[in-house]
Amino acid sequence: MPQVERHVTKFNDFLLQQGLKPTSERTALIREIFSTHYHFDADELLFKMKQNEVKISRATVYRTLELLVKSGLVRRVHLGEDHYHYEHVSGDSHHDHLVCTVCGAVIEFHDEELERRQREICEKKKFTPTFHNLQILGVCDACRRKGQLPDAPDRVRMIHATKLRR
Amino acid sequence: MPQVERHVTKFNDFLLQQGLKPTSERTALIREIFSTHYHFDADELLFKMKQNEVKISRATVYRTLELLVKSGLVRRVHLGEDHYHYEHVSGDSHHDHLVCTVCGAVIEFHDEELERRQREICEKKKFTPTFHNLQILGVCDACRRKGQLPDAPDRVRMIHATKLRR
DNA sequence: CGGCAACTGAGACTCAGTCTCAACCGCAAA
DNA sequence: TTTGCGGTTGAGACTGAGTCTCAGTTGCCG
Ligand SMILES: [Mn+2]
Ligand SMILES: [Mn+2]
Ligand SMILES: [Zn+2]
Ligand SMILES: [Zn+2]
Repeated sequence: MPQVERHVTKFNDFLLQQGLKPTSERTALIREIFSTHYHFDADELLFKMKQNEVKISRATVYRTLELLVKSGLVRRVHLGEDHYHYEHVSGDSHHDHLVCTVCGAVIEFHDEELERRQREICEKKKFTPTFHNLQILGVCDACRRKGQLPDAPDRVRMIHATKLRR
Repeated sequence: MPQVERHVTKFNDFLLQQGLKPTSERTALIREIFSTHYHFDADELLFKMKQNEVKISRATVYRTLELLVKSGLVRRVHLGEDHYHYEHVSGDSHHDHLVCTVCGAVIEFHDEELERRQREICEKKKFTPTFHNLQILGVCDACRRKGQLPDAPDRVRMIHATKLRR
């Protein structure tokens, strides 16, 4: 998929324009991110890189993620867990998330009625919104069919790909 | 306000019924929580206790908060920061939060239309919701009037009462 | 060639939260 | 009254995610 390369190019442009350098580590990271993941966390990414070939330090992973966010190619999101996740920024815009607490699946949605209603609420409260953050936790269709039960709602623990701890 | 004592009693009942003990530490904590705070975090509470008279360890604060959550008197919530907050559970039920990223004010709201729309979305996606989590970040009326600008939306840092670091 | 700015990995550090452990009640049976 | 025994506590070790520092590396430009 040449999509990946388009992202590499866009990131390189961003870097150059900032006086920064398109290093092999940065390129490897963005390639990994845009060829596979969609919602992922830093540790997952670090693990994937280790799996591949490339040895990249935690520091560089975090530093590159920060750059990717600044460049607008990637967004940092909360998914109801106690660490951050990241997602691709597709041309389309804001969306919220349904998160399955059994299998970890993430379903995106954008609903204009919901957005509109939020704006109304803010107006009523004389509140100037800049940003919002909605996760609906529950059980996805597949897991429900299998009769899986969700975890306790206030102690959600999502299932991730196995990770290599430091 | 005898409200506080009603909560103390309810918590004691819960403890006894669980074979646990209404110790002075636990009572002091619940008194502090229900006489002052509404949304607060563990560190804030620890600090307040220090300010008062009582010396209570961090471990006990966290342990007691867990018990309070189990007892149903207190709820653990996300407010868009990277640590938990807690709030009183008033007889009324679920609500969401507007959080001012300038002054840290928290405005609660419950909107049935919003809730209904979320249920509709889940239905459409064949998703069984158990819980959701919505924070709208922005600037409250007071701060807007003062012309305060919000922080970058993805790096929110709320203002808290000064805290005594460990 | 030398300088210089950006870059990197290792690992120290932070912060919130959890866990362990030894000392400490307070009550009830012996 | 002594002993035993759960439950409780504080100190501090530990964890996990994330940040920061620093010394060594790289690549470019004069
Ligand atoms: Mn998403
Ligand atoms: Mn609230
Ligand atoms: Zn699922
Ligand atoms: Zn405000």
